[in-house]
Amino acid sequence: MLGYAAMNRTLREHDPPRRCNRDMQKATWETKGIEYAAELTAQNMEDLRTILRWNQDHGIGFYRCSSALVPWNSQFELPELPNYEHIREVARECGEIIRDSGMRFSFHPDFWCKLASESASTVERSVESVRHHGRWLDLLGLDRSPRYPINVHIGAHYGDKAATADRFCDVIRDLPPRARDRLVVENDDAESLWSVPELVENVSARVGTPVTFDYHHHSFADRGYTYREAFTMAADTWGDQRPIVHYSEPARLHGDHDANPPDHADTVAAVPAWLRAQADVMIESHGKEASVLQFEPRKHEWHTSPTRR
DNA sequence: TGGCGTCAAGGTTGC
DNA sequence: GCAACCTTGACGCCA
Repeated sequence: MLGYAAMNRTLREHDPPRRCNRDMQKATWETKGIEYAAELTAQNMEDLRTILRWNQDHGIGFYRCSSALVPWNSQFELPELPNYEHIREVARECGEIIRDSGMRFSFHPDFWCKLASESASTVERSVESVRHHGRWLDLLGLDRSPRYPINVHIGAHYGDKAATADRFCDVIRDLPPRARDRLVVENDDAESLWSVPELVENVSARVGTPVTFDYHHHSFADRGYTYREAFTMAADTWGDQRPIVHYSEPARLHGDHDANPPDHADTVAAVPAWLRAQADVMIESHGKEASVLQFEPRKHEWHTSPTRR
């Protein structure tokens, strides 16, 4: 299965635009508050339903949803939303589409999420973030398993990797099941940070958290392992779940010589067959759904109106 | 309405 | 010790 992240450019350019990442800045949150958050959440959830149906109609079986699905959710609990019942009903329908079509569905909290931080308040905020992602997956009615993962990075070393791994594992052990049972950890994109073998040894082996193999990131910290070796190592941590991997190609390979090494290209030329055969592949490229469709023959044209309910 | 400066949050690295 | 950078789309002010 191949997938893409967050924005569907086809539906984003539709009139009206369909997207599930409506957000607001701090000043707006302070003036408009939870009423506006409720409005945005309802629109996001309704458009998520449209995006999932579009994916289903186009044979795309893997989707990563934006973390802006519920804007400012750190400041309130879902049932406090005045339109909670409506949101819950639409979320239930979204979950139904995902389950009925056998789709993979994931979240990827952004780089502010630092579960191994040395600062108690940062850890607290980060834990709250993964808890909320877990609540959203519960609302969708999806299993508490890495079939529907919440994908994080450790993303730092704090000058002491052993102590960082200890803190990370301690935090994971204390997470509620809705977050812990879905958490997966991905290799970082810097030489000094966390490679696949380090995550397998220091995290998976101790707390059972599966490791997401990011193909492009592996080139920054390969630790002497080939892509295939690192993939196999990560895949073995997924138990009875099919592993998820992230695949992208560096912009420099695609002729953008000014790009930084970690920058993603607009598209990907090819996904290695051995990778596709053994894992569900999240393609990370600016081309979004178009990068997937070039490899997946369309099952249906999008004749039906994207506004259908 | 279009253009563009700015955006809640952390951490690393280079100077 | 401080500034730049990471990554990125989109918010929202302003002309």
